[in-house]
Amino acid sequence: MAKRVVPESARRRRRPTKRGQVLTHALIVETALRMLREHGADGLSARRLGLALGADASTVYRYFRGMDDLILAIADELFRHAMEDWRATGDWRADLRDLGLRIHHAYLAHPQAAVLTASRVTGRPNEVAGDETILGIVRGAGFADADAVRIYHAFIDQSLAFAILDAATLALPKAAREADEEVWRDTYARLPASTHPNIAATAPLLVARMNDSAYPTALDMLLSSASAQLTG
Amino acid sequence: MAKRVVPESARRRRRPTKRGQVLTHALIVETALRMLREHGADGLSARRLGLALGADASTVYRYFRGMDDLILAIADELFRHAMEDWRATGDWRADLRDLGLRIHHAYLAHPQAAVLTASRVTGRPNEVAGDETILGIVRGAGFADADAVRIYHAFIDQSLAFAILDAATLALPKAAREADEEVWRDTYARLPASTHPNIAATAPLLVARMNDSAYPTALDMLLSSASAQLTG
DNA sequence: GGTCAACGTCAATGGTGTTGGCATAAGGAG
DNA sequence: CTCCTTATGCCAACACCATTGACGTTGACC
Repeated sequence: MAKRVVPESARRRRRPTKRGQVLTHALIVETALRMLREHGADGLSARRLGLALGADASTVYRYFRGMDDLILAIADELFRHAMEDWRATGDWRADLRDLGLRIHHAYLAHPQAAVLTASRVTGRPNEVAGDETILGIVRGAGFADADAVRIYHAFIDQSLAFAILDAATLALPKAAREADEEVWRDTYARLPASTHPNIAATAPLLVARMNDSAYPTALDMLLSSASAQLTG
Repeated sequence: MAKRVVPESARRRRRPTKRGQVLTHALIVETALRMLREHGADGLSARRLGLALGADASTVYRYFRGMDDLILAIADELFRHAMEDWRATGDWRADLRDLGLRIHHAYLAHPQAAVLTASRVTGRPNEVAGDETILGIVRGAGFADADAVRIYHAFIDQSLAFAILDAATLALPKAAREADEEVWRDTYARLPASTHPNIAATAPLLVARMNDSAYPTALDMLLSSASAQLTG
């Protein structure tokens, strides 16, 4: 029954210690993250998660109303990592840059998890709580209200979007990247020569793109454009 | 056996017409796209796909070596849609803007499919073929070689990253968005008041963020920053 | 006409998320 | 102390999933 929302009430009631309670939301999320890191995206399942916790698969459903709910919690945990112990310096541009790189870094630390959470990357509790921080920084920089909102919006979505994309690339097993290279050669061999005159020069770039993130570049471009708006 | 790579050889051999052949790679991809659009992300499975094709589930495996392979093909189909019939105008900034919006638009036309393909969004045949086009535009604008690569890289990855993120948001069922709103209220009610002094002003922005994409803004900021680099 | 490869089906395997029912034990109430 | 509520965990079961090996069929080519 969908009405079995045990975790909610458990969180609310806050019974002092419980008896020999073995599991916690935090412990489950943590274990799930470890499983993802160690056994890949397909390594996470209710059964295996239960086993790793020394419990039954169905036990997980006492804490999360479904796999979706668990993944949501994982996604928010990543964002919590990003914001942990962060302090503003007062320099809006440096602060935003730092925050952006933190978010990116936190997601890339758990690539498999990041990919899994791609479908629910916005609107989670910790992420929502972080929005005020970011908006505060942008507003504090002196942008007009409408501009502040636009810049905040572009900044946070760009950060999350790149985090997902780069995590996905990072999560690809080596075999898949090599398979891709084969596909590339195949593709180019099939296309008329006129459409790929620069293949010799382009190919290395494609490989480089798989290994380096464009996020720092894109982030700096966004910040410099914002800065120009402010001074201009 | 993994060596049963029938589709590859079938593509290569190019046997004239086949007999009463019912299925094609293109037809299967097209059907899969329709299923995703109509029945959501969970509506796609080998069984249902086979059924929709008037065939058996296992038949799909004659054409794609697995679900991964099919999803890869779907992802590339989206990119092919984006580039279809595109023509350069000679104005690099307008061309890039047009291409970026096309990519974004093509993915958002199939949100469920876009989310599904998040894990393999780079390195596909059509996408790789499009890279030369983009690089050509950037180089033609007069950027130094290193700058051209940086800008090409930032542009294409930003476009794809936003496409995925925005598709994911768009693919969320209404119920999930409302559930999120509840979570927001819950979160804010739990946090100390000092950390969310602006909730009244912030909340509408969060809702707006779920409904509008920041991609055009981010794209324009990237282009204006690039332009400044060129003239400065 | 004979051979072979492509196509499609059938049946089976080992996995998945999820749920209802049952047992257990802690905490509070009397 | 006993009773009762409630959280917790396990068991068994359901429906579904992707994938594969064996098997027939049918067309195309030599």
